[in-house]
Amino acid sequence: MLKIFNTYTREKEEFKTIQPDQVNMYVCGPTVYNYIHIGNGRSIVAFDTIRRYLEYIGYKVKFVSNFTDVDDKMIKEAAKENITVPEVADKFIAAFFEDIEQLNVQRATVNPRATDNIPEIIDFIKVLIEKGYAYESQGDVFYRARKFKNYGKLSGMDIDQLVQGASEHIGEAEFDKKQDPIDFALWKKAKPGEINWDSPWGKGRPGWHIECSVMSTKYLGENFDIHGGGQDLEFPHHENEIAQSEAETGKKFVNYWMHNGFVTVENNEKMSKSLGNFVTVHDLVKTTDPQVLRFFLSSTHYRRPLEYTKGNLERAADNLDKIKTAYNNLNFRIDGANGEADKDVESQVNKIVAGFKEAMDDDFNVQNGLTSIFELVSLANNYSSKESVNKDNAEYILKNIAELGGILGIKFDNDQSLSDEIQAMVDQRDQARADKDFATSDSLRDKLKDMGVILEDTPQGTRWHIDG
RNA sequence: GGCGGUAUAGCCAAGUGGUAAGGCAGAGGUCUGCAAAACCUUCAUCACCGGUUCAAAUCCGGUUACCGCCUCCA
Repeated sequence: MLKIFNTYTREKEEFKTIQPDQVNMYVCGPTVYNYIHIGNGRSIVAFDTIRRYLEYIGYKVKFVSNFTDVDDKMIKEAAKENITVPEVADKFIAAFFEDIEQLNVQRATVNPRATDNIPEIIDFIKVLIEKGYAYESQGDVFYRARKFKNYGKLSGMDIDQLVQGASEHIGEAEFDKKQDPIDFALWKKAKPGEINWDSPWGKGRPGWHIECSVMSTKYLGENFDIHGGGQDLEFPHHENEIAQSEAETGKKFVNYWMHNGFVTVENNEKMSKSLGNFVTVHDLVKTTDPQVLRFFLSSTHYRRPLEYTKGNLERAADNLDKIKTAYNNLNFRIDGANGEADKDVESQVNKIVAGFKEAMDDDFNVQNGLTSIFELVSLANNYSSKESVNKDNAEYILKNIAELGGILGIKFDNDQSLSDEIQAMVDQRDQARADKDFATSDSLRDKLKDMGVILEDTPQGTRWHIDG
């Protein structure tokens, strides 16, 4: 039985879906004014892993993740580049998809854009005004936070403290417009020359939080299963989403709130765009195997901080290598596998897989899940070294390694082939070895190694792999 | 200041009362023409202090350090 840590209650709760066998989940996507960095990537990967596990255990998952494609930073970036806001958005949305594909992240069911939902946003705000939860002020519309009785519940904040905090940071002009310092903008009046849409309150654009309330309920219903994002979104973003959505619908908005931990850099400092200490996925994959990055990002429990260092990345590479090597080495035995079936193999695999599920059912404990994967690796290695192997047994082990590894985004490629030229060199070396001409065989092996092809001699013949 | 989180071997890290999972790295060994891969062996008393208990990394009290949120941020 799956348990999920719900930020809203601060407890691990048994996971019960609204509809049988169906999970509706929403994950806050990026504001597309820049390339995503590793911290963003971590969030995306964490929820991709969660999604894959939910699918693995039989749920159909409707996964919605937005693009916030209009806000101050978008406008600023457009001005800087001397292009339009939509052009900025298009550019970085395209880059986003390239980046997440590198990370082997499954596409969302829907990726709605805020600017494609302006009429819905306006309608939503109108309802909030009608219900007395929002008010217009000098062309802006604000949400009356204090009126929402549970305001602060998600983030565990006290209203008066929030007022104090907000008062310290709020400008004078804004203070005049707001009835209460903690009120937040639903609609912002356009400054001259800024991108804008017509509304009952004049030309303007949506505030930051409203698009997520509108788009999540539009695609997933007024009440849905899981809403996720980084811990930095708990307040104010998700707090405000709850206030907006529950005020509008009068219903519970989200059943399970999930928040991932940060990627940190030296001194445990949070990687963030505002601190400028970030590395973009776009840049990093130029020098690091994207699969290593994916594995690095998905192999720590989603709520824990993850320290980004060269050494940790290298260790992830070593771990990943071990898993893939075991897979490839057993896969090498498939050809000519005509041994007797061992009935124990299947039950051993099943037991390990059960252990994996038990681990992941505990709030997606990937560390313990990984331990199970390494048990499969160990089983595979032992099985690979047998004199004769059985095809069904071997394939069963491989299938399960691929399935469990796949949840973490590991890709297994069993269709690699060598060019004719290289194959000829391998054959030549085999002949030299058979002739005990080790000088020639070793020199060929070195040559191939320089070309990135690693040869290994086994009782079943020469095994090769591409040095990745 | 308020709220929250973290502290286990060189590194990543599991583990909520019974005498420290797993992986990487390191050391030794087996196998190999030599390698590689694999396999075997080996490697910690859990930030600190005090308490409860037959028994605590695990419970209670206190201390320290680091981080995050409270203002844009995954």
